[in-house]
Amino acid sequence: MPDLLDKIVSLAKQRGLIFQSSEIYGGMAAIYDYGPLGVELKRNVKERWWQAMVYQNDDVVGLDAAIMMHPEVWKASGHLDAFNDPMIDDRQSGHRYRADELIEEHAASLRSDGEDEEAARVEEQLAEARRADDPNEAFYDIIHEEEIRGPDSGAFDWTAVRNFNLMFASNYGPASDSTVYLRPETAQGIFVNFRNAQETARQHLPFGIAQIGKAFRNEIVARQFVFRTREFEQMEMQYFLKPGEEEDAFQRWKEKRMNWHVENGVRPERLRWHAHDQLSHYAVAAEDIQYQFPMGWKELEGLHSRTDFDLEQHEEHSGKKMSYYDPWEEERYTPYVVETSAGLDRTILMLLCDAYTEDEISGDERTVLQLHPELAPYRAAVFPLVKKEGMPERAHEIERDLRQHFNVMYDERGSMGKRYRRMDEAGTPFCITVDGQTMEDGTVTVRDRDTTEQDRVPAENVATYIFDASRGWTPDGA
RNA sequence: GCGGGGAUAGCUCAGCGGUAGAGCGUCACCUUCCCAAGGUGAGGGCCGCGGGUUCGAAUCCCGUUCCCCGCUCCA
Repeated sequence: MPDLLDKIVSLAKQRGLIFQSSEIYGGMAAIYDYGPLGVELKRNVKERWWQAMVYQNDDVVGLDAAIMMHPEVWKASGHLDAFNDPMIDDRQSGHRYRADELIEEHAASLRSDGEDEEAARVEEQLAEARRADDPNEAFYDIIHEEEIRGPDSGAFDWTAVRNFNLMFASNYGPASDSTVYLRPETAQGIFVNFRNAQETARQHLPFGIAQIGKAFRNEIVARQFVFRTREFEQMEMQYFLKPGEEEDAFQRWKEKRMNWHVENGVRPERLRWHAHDQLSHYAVAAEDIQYQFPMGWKELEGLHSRTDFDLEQHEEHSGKKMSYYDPWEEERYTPYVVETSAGLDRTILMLLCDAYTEDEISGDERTVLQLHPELAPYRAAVFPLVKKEGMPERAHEIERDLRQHFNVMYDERGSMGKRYRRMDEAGTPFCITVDGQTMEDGTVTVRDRDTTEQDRVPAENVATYIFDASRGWTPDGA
């Protein structure tokens, strides 16, 4: 099944869904652009998420925070410290160590062997290395001169020493006088706006803040098409609540989030929950929604019970009160947070994988994207059966009417069969054809993408017909 | 980042020292009253990029960028 991903990459390129970034210059690793069809799919996914999260929950409000934030935010969140260390890899074991700690441990073991002078010399070198212009090279030299071996493998097979900066840094201000970071997650924009949103939206706890936006991470390994990219988009919601109520909220959002994916037409048997074995420092519970991608079960969306860690951190670092006063209970507390965080690009990839189908109609193979009609880039296509007898004009009229409701493609080129196949590959669920009978009684044929069957419908009812047929669509046509 | 494989037309690929090919797709015209392969024609590639070897490089060598497969964290 690994070639399914190859097929999807080809189709995505050919049909204008997803292109490699800066392709004409040789491309940028792990960054992708969404083409004319891809942007429609992406917008539809975002729209459905916003509908489900913000409009259908009276206790959730939206937010659109900036990508650049005060650098102190990332100190408070832990991102700055946790991901800025000199690291070295042992090629034998594949394990990664902090280069400076490796040297410290080496010195300590020398000392415990009674070689105090040697230990002191190494420690002196380490101190010098830390002050060096290129500390990483200096660390590397020490490790080599001292022949420090891999603690797990006992091997002497090191990579170079490198700093792993998770965050992209940039310069803020025309004089480039201070460093800012492109956010590695959208969540912090929500946390720092907790009080603003809560008071202005006149929300009481529990309530949530939802946001869709870009985030950036210098991933060490970035691969598998748009699954793991360095610039990506998240759909996140942080739900603030009274400590003690997190378990209920966690369960409630678990159910809602899984349902959302199923309602998008994703096959339920290819979705599952996966609980984390190890929890992050900020979480007391963490479970992922995984999808069975061609390359295996992979994380799509994370649910985390984050306690009051983030708000407490921001209260400490900013000196501003981040707690909430409950007017009924007459008590003040720092809210706990339950987070739902979905990867938009991963959702797109999942939808493409789930929708990609090769089947046979009357002996001919076809490729079809069986996307949920409400997600498909084009909801409908309009064709004149032949390019004469007034059919193109009539078809254009219908096209104009339908464009008031959704994105529509008009096509009169090639044979009918070719037009249907083109639309199958784009995932267009409905193809409307103006034929001889249309000119007589005003009815058109509506051809179903999944079954290829046709219904004859009065032209003025086509929009309603499409709305009805779109609602409650399932991949099996049930 | 490490190891392995690859990069030739929009897509899938052939060519592997002697001046660039196929299928599909795209475009134009014709045909066609409904499921890609009816006709005619057209456009499209300094063979990823840079350097070297050679009389001559898509083809051999080196570097680099990008892609794919394994090893690891996350949305």
